[in-house]
Amino acid sequence: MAYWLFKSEPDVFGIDDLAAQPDQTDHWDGVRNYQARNFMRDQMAAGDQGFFYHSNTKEPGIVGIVEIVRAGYPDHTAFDPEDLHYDPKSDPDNPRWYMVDVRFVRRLARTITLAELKDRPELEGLPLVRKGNRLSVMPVSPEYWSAILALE
DNA sequence: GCCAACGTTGGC
DNA sequence: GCCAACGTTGGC
Repeated sequence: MAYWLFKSEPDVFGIDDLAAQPDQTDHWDGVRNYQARNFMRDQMAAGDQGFFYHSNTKEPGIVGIVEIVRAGYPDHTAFDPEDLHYDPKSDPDNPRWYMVDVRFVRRLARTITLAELKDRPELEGLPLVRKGNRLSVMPVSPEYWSAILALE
């Protein structure tokens, strides 16, 4: 069982939006970065858990927990010319982009802010707080997972 | 295969 | 809204 972190802009799709979906489940589509794609396609498994992180907002930070309920499968939004994330180079016979299904587990009792995460010496190696990191999906080691949850 | 130009991310 | 960081694209 592995742990992850998913970034999303709350104005676009926040944790409340996920919780409002049927079954509180949705696919995590639209990732168009190879490194993030590889995590989803090759490593994520049903039963893994992830932090839900709000980015590009007044107070960026971790707001909740999700569970991966379906491992990586082709991101069909890449095939749809009408879709914002359409990619003509992704072929249904040889998909370039993948997604997973995630289910809402719970909100955190409070937002654990990015500023706070950056402040903790024990979280120094967390990819999220590393300079210049722009991955929208990233792994979180079990040690970091526990350390972050302890801040709640 | 190099690298400049360009687009995107995302904190502030 | 600004801009630093970084990934991708495409000319050569």
